[in-house]
Amino acid sequence: MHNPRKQPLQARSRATQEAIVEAAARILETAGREGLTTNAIAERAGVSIGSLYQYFPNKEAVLAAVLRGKRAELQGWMRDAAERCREAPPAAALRALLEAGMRHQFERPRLAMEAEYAEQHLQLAPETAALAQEMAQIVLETIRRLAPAAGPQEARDVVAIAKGMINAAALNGEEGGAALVARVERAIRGYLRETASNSAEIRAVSSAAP
Amino acid sequence: MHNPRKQPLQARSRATQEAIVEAAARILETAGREGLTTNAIAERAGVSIGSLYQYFPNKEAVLAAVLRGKRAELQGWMRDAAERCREAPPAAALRALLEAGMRHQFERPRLAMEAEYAEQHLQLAPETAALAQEMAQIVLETIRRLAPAAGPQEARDVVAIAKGMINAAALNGEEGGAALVARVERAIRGYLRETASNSAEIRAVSSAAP
DNA sequence: AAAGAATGTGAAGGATTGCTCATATTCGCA
DNA sequence: TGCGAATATGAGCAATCCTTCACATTCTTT
Repeated sequence: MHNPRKQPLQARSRATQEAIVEAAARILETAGREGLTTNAIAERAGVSIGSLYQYFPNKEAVLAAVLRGKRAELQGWMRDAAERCREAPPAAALRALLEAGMRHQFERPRLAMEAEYAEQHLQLAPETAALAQEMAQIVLETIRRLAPAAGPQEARDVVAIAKGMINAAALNGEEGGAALVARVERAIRGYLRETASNSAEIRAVSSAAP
Repeated sequence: MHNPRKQPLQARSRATQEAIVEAAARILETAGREGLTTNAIAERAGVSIGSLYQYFPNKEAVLAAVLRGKRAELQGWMRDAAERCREAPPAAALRALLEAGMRHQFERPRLAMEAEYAEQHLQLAPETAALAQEMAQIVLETIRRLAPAAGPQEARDVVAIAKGMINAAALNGEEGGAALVARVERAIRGYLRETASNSAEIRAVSSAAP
């Protein structure tokens, strides 16, 4: 099973490589995963099939590149928002994070959904987990300024709430405008407030125990 | 393109038909959609490929039957919960609905996710929309007892919040126990409370305008 | 300009898939 | 028991699909 050949796949023209990835992305969002064939990708990218296989070892690798790109994009936006709002009011910081997530989902809704599904079937699980981890961390720092008692669980829940609402909106064909942001903000604020009072109760109850 | 033959597909043995659907479901949850081949389904169901095509006109029809089954199951549980709790305290009613949704997602998590994805690629959109509509309606009646000002938008948001949190939990491999239910309840309660105070504000502002 | 390296090409191999149809088997009934 | 209808079977067809490889083209260097 050793495989000594094939070292290139690295240098080559970066433009062509990106063209292939972008072609794959467009096919993914117009025809779904079952329409994503190597021939279709090559044709759409304006490249021959042979060339495609000089840039990528196989079809999965092309798909993986698409996912990696999408993930990096979201990661970049989230980091930007976090950095930019490190000293802004907490509500504004939360909104900036939300807007990053919304942009990710609404710029190319179909692609975002296909990517999310495909990620579970590829071996990118570790990278996906790492992104989730970082997002939870960023969110945690922000919500701590709104609800100091919040922990990792609350951060994961806030991410899940936002993702769920944004996803549903995208599926329903809604437009991702300020109205949606406002609703998600309300949901998160409500959850944090409720959680705070709940943990206060718990603390009160357990400290009242003998 | 006329196709006069093939009227059966109806009577036949119901047990065999269900065996085929169940086989498809199991393949879907172990190998995903790309592992769902007609040969695999037939083999797993203990039937020949020829027989499969006497029960279903094509592969899509088998998949559609799986989805229809899953959907009917959820629908049944939701209706049951709603009926059973029509005169129970609102909080208990909401919890019953949540438990129905959780059961749907956690009994066979992988299958639930594959089904949700597949539905968007089949022409079942109308049926899916009808289910969403009914779920929103059931939820609306329940949350109205907690927050009388709630409307269809709030019902959809509550569904989205619950779905998002339950989905995330299932993906993370969490177990869908009482702790998860409690967290989702908090999120929904918080959202409704926040929304109520928000609409009160809006009403106050707009009635204060000349 | 010439040669060698790098890159691009697409016909074709090998594998798989959805599905059909001629045949075999079983079932229901007299 | 015997016969016709209902049902089951699986080899095989046509259509794809992914991938390779012998060859054509372009680029680089001298």
